[in-house]
Amino acid sequence: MSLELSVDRSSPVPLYFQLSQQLEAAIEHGSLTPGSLLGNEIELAARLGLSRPTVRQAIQSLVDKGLLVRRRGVGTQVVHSQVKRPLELSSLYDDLEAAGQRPATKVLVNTVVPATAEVAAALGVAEDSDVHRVERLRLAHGEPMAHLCNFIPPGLLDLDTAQLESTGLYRMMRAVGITLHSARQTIGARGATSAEADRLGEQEGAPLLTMQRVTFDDTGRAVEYGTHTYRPSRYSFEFQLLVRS
Amino acid sequence: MSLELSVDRSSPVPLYFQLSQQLEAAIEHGSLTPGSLLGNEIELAARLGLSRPTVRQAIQSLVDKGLLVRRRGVGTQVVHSQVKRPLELSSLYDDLEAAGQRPATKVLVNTVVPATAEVAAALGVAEDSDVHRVERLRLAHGEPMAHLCNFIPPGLLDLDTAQLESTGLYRMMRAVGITLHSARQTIGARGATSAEADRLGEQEGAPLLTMQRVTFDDTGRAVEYGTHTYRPSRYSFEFQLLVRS
DNA sequence: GTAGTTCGATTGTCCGGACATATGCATTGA
DNA sequence: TCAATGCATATGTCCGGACAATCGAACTAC
Repeated sequence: MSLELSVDRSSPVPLYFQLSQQLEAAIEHGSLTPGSLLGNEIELAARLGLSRPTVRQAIQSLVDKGLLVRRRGVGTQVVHSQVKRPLELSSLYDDLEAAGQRPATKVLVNTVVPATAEVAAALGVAEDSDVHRVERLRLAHGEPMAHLCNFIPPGLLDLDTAQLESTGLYRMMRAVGITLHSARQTIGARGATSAEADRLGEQEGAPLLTMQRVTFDDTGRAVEYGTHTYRPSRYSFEFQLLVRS
Repeated sequence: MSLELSVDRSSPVPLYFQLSQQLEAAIEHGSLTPGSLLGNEIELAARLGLSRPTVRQAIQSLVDKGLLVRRRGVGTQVVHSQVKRPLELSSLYDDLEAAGQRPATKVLVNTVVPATAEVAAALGVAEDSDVHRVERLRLAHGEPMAHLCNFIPPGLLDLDTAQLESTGLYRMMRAVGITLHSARQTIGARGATSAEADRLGEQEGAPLLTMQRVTFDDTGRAVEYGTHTYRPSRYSFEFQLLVRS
């Protein structure tokens, strides 16, 4: 096999990261076929001129991603799963763009309102304190796909309407240095009310997919609370869950 | 603060794991309050008579779980998120039991059938090869909640009908040594067909929540493919997603 | 007073080694 | 023939140390 691996010690990117990226690329590319052994850590370390802990750190990161499996006494092998994409905190905008749908957004509401009890509880702010309220209609190919209603704590973001129409909320957050960390989601379904049906071009009572989400950044602070409704004929949630032992 | 920490070197459970569990318990219990610093690693290691790598391994596992945040030059602090439960590959049976609902199951179908193209693709077996087909109705408080249709590759499991009615599919898998690893899910919604409406006690056209799932074990082998429909008034999906950088 | 600098504190990365433990296979014994 | 034993192999755990990178605050200079 051999598999050309090398690290650049003069690079500022960590050695274990260089290695894990090369291994991941090899798996993605097919140089490392599913089920194949990876060769033992000691020898791999020797071949690359690295220490075993460094090699282990690289391998461990791929194990966490679900690409590799280690078995004591056996070795490390590539998992032969059909799906390789890791789970992600998905953004509707990115999802659509990745599917080549060229999403469009229409901002319906962009104001500051006092927080209701529900919003205050979700965002962890005082009731009746000011929060941003943004309501958007997301379209693909001119057809409405989803209605998005979001609440954002004040001071985090400059909620420019033009920017909201040209990109997604998550991207705007990342752009100002907020690193998203986790989200608590609830997905359900119900029949459309007359107002919802009107907005999305469906009939009253038609099945709608609903999602509520609170998103947290890496300090545990809630940065967004949203209530979304989707047309199930146009969108469904697709994701991969990894079991955490 | 001090926070009584100790490790038992004679125990077979790894030191880093003992430490991480104690820290997690302290966070859960409230001894470590959100936002509080954890004290530097060096001193913590010295106090416990451990090496720094061991302490770091314990801390890292909690960072991965989303309970702690490390910042260079600052320290490690407890994330002050409202929600602490990690994401999990949820089993409907366990979900219901955790909610104190005492789930009941009625097995409608339990046979072996040739795999359709769809099933074969999901499970990674040959088309028309034998697979188990299990159809179940899950009830809570005597009311139907969901209709579960599952396909399982042959030879994995002894699909005893009585056992299927008294516990969940995931538990049966774990019981025979299968370690679940990840799952690919699709969640959507649609109107109930007349047969579905009949089964679940809804009206035709009523909104239903649908889920399709392929579950993989730690070797990447598909162990189950399921198509489920839920009554949205009785059940919704609730879970936490962690962003993987 | 304000901006830039220095410095201490803390985590990030990396090394080299040691011993424990589980696995699979070959060998041995009944 | 088949089961028990032993051994090589590989990962799991743990140690102690070294230096780098980053953050925040105190300090200094203008």
